Amino acid sequence: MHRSHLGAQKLPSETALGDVAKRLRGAGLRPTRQRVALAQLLFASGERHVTAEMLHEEAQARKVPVSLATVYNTLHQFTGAGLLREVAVEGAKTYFDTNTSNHYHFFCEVSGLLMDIATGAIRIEGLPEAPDGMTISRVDVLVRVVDKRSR
Amino acid sequence: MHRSHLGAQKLPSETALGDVAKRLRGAGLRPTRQRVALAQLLFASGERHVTAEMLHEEAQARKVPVSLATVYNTLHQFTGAGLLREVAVEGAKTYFDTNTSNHYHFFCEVSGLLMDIATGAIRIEGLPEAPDGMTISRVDVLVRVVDKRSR
DNA sequence: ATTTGTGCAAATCGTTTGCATCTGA
DNA sequence: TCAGATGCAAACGATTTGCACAAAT
Repeated sequence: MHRSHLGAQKLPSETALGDVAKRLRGAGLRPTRQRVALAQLLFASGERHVTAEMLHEEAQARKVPVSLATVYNTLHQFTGAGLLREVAVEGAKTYFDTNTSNHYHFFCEVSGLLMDIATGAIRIEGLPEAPDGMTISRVDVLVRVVDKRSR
Repeated sequence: MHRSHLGAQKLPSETALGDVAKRLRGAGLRPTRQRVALAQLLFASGERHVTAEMLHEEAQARKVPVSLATVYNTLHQFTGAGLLREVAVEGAKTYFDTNTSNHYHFFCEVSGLLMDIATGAIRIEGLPEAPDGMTISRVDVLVRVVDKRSR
């Protein structure tokens, strides 16, 4: 009953610290304190959709000392390494998605909540050719939803 | 051959000034100088996709005195009145589309150019139900394209 | 005359950057 | 050791806002 040596922040479901470190190294990123801590927050539980600010606050709440600037840097580094995917929603805020596979989203315009749509649920027919000397790099589908009472 | 009374800015293809005024009034907006001028720039020729900055520069070039703040205000008022539609692309910039009907877009990640996709070209199959007490307000499809050489 | 719109400049918001300091291999 | 990371605060770009002035009905 005395597992104090495991550290207070460790949750049962979390990826072991060593695994995270390995994963970061594999991506060519040094497993520093803050990167490991952020990676744990991001990848510990299922799919997540976070903004830099959200992740920063979460880190603070867990007593992980990390600056907002570093959160931004880290999110972009993870994205570059293929661990995250950016989701363009609107306005200024940028969302990062831990699900890097091809999939689409629900976006609640009221709460700002972003949710994955089950992969394969949507199929797109009649996709036109890309103009002139261009190729399609990605197709984004955003299904905007609102409270039934609104609008 | 002397149609000087029509004013120097009038182009053959432009909507007559009076029509614009009527249209604005119909939308519950006072047809002020700058609103009429901006409306002419926006609706004179086919489909347009502009940012506030683009429209502001265009106005300046045509010697229409209007401040950037007013361009922002006007774009939002027009949007609220259903004359324009906002297109969420990414990053900071907000695009406004003169085509308010249901349709999708190509977006060139290199040039930042936005293009309409012919209405009806794309069909979406298997759209899932909106979560809990929500309704779908709109479905956005953005087909991102890049130069064939890139990536 | 009243109401509404406009311009300007300052304020805000999310994000990025420069640079001195720290840290991991 | 020493390249690479981090923190801080200042810089930034897009957008919004407060308020005195101007224009539309």
